[in-house]
Amino acid sequence: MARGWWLVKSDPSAYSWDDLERDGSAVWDGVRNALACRHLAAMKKGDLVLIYHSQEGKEVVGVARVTKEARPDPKAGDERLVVVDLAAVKRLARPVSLAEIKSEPALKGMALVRQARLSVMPVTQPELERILALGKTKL
DNA sequence: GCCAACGTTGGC
DNA sequence: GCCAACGTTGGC
Repeated sequence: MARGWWLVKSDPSAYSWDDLERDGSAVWDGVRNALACRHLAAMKKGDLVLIYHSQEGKEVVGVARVTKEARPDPKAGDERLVVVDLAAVKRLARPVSLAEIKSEPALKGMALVRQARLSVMPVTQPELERILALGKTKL
């Protein structure tokens, strides 16, 4: 069961929820920011991960699960750059937009709102559950 | 397309 | 070790 809850961003023109759903699971790579990498490294198998579309959409679109924990990116010669595997769990019945998150008192403290450029961040279980509720989705 | 925020790099 | 210059992200 999930003991950690996260949100990751992806620019859908590069890799979208549809792509993840089609592929079933994906190696989540390309994270360069040091803090974001530390968050990736802290993910545990079974943790739930909200997938957010940056640039186009600006909304949470689905939920994934960590299926393989962090290891060094085989394609990057840098030990600090890590990857995890994420598997699609469920598309939100209704995407939850950034504007909506900002307007929710319970959610506007999220790193998504406060640190716009961070691409991997922890969320609390209540925050994740609130987003699922707004997205009319039960796991 | 612009630009604010912020991380990184490199000269001193 | 400071900080200016530069690069990148991502919302608007």
